[in-house]
Amino acid sequence: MPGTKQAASTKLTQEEISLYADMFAALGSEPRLRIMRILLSAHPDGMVVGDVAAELDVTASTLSHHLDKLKSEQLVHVQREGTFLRYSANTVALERLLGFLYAECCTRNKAVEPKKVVCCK
Amino acid sequence: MPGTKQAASTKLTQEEISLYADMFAALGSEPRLRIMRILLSAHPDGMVVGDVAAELDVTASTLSHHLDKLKSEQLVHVQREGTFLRYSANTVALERLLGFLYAECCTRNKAVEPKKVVCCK
DNA sequence: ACCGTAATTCGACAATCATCAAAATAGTTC
DNA sequence: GAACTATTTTGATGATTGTCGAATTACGGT
Repeated sequence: MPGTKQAASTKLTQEEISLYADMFAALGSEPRLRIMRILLSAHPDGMVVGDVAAELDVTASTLSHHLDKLKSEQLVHVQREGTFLRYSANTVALERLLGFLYAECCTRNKAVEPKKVVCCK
Repeated sequence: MPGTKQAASTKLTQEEISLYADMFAALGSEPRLRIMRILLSAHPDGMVVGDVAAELDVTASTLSHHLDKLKSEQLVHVQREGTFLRYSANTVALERLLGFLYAECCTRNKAVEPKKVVCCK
């Protein structure tokens, strides 16, 4: 059965590259990377903002800005639950990002051996 | 034989997280992501700065700053060759970064299916 | 020692980012 | 609809980033 994803031979447009760069940038700050890890460990349920805040030592407004950034790069989803907002990791976006990095390193060029990434006890 | 890499159960220290965040940040700008792609496609030989510049439409000094950033996050190596400087992708660092992201998404939490990243025509 | 080429470093500037406190919005409950 | 809680938005500020041109360093050849 054929894969549903981008073929390895597909050329990336400039906009796509720019999009991936923005996603990397979103992950490229310690608080935000931490937020993503927190949300991932709560996956697929996600967490409400207050509970994320409890693990992070930032003010509510700062956290909100970070969540907003992650949201605008599509790395997270939001969903209202009464007065709460529940954020969760967007696995589709993460899959794409991971697939991109994997392709760059392992497929398009054989720079990194797949084994070293995937396997290992 | 035991793997040489971090076991899946290893807990990441705060400094490690911060380190990965910095690496993501280094990839999180369009010119730099493009530079990495260029260097990867020239892997393992790498390229001298002038040849990188030829594909990028940025001034020499801007390029130099970007390369410096990539270098300080260990994503590239430099090596002098006469008057030229040859930059190349640091596969060890990329492997670690890719391994981290893979672990976060696929191993530590089963958020993303390995198949979707690795395989696929 | 001098010249030419490669690349970096310096100095400057605008733009973006991270953060906070305070005000505003959204929703629930009474 | 008033009070309460959860969260965002606004406004402000200092810090970092991206970029450029000019000056500088590094190296090789003559």
